[in-house]
Amino acid sequence: MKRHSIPAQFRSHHPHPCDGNLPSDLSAVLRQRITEASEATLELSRGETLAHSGMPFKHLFLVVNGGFKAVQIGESGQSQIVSFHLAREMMGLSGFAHQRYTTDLVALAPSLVCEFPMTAVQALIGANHLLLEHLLAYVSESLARAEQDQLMLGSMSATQKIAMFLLDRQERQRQAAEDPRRFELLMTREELGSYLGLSMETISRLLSQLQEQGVMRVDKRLIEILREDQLRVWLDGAVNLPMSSRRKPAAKRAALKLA
Amino acid sequence: MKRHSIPAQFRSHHPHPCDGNLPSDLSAVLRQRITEASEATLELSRGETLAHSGMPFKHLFLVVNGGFKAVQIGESGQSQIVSFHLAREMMGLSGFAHQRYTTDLVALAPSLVCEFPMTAVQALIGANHLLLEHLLAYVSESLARAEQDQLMLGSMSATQKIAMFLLDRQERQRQAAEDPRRFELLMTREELGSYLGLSMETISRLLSQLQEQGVMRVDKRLIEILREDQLRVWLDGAVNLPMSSRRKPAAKRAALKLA
DNA sequence: CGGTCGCTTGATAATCGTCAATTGATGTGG
DNA sequence: CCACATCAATTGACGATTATCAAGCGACCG
Repeated sequence: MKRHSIPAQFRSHHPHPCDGNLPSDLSAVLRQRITEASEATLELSRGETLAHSGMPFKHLFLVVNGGFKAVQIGESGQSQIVSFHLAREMMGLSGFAHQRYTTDLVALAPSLVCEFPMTAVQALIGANHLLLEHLLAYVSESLARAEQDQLMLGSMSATQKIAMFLLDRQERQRQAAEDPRRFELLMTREELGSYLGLSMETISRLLSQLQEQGVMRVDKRLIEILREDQLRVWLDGAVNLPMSSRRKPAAKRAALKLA
Repeated sequence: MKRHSIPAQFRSHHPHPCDGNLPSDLSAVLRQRITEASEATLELSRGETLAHSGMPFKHLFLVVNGGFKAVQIGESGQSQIVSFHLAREMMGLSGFAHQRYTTDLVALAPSLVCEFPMTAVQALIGANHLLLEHLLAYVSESLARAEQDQLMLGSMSATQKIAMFLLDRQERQRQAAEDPRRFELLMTREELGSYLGLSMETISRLLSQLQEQGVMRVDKRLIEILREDQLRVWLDGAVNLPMSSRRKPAAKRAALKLA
């Protein structure tokens, strides 16, 4: 992990590495203030850990490029990836509660992040109300996303899970103003499986099946989506994963009514 | 749903229904201010909905007594309970992101809640920094909890899931300064199953098995934990759910290594 | 060039969901 | 007050989804 410090006198100058990489909901007014608060950028290579679960919450991080996994570690030694963080996303937000990181943050690829010391964030908070409100909105959005993931993990089939992941990923790509159909998975099959609550082998089979059916092209970790409509059919639960050979079973049942 | 308005002139007086029911991390200094912001209490009976997913985010809620389920609704008509909220807990926090509720909030039993209009919360935020910081910490804690639930849903067996739920529930009971070993599940087996990503039938079998093994007493929805140590054995994954009859399989494998 | 790592694919089987039948509790209307 | 219906829960039988085990292959790295 390589640290690039940014001397204070340069911080107000415009070409700051974090500039232009902030989440869109942190408005332009706040942008400069925030980039001022970043005292260093960090360069990490694949597998390096930016933050350790349980360690003191000293920094917020912004991904400039590359990607990270957030790994939750259970008391009985389990571990699961609870989110991926790509460019322009902030990490470490679950630390506000008890001033400790609650996950490990590990680079999926060579990555660059901006580091915001909490001391500086605290100071800005005092000076600028809006910043705190935006932080609140951002953490709230992360919570909403985690709740969506709970829905996925608890009540979707393997085919639905992967369709949801791919469509979600396509959407993020669109927001980054890049070609939404082509992107690179930065993670291994095993990491993706951990996030979706599936085994590596199941992920591999699903990707193969998607390719066979002409829904997408898969070349290693490069994805090209060809039939978004078919992905939505998968998401709706109409498709099943054949492990050997299987007849088409009857239609899916109606959704569980919980009201 | 019965609304009890609280005239402004009474709001500063001490016997406010919300007082003493605030989360412990909202310090005493803030307590009075917050209770002042509550303009009404609401009484709901089992099955009534306090907030609807997608509707404008107009209020925060505090459970005074009773309990609620937060139901996440998927695009394909799925639904899953993503959290339960008992006395002294706040609800609606995922609404800050887009000013809409992201879940339905439904009473599990006859319940009483305090309603905080967001307009009043906004006003207090302007006047008092600490309140906003506490809100941030509270939302952050909810996020950490959701991430824990992701770990549970994605990488635990049915036996581990229910053990985790029961131990967690016991812990909350302890914090409420009540007998940690005895409590009432407010939800049906089906609701508990939805939260844990299991079917109603599996929940029923697990509870029966826990009772047979003398780990706890189960009478309808009343629970009495007899052997916390055994629950921890279940949590560690050493126990399996026999669907008919089964030999003891070999020891569990080591946890997945993701570093 | 040997070794590890990521990935694929097949065979097997375990966990847990689904379907079904039954019971007890609760509530409702005649 | 008693059928009657409805709902929550229990339990059994069955089977599907998906994990696990195993073998093999290409790529990359030291």
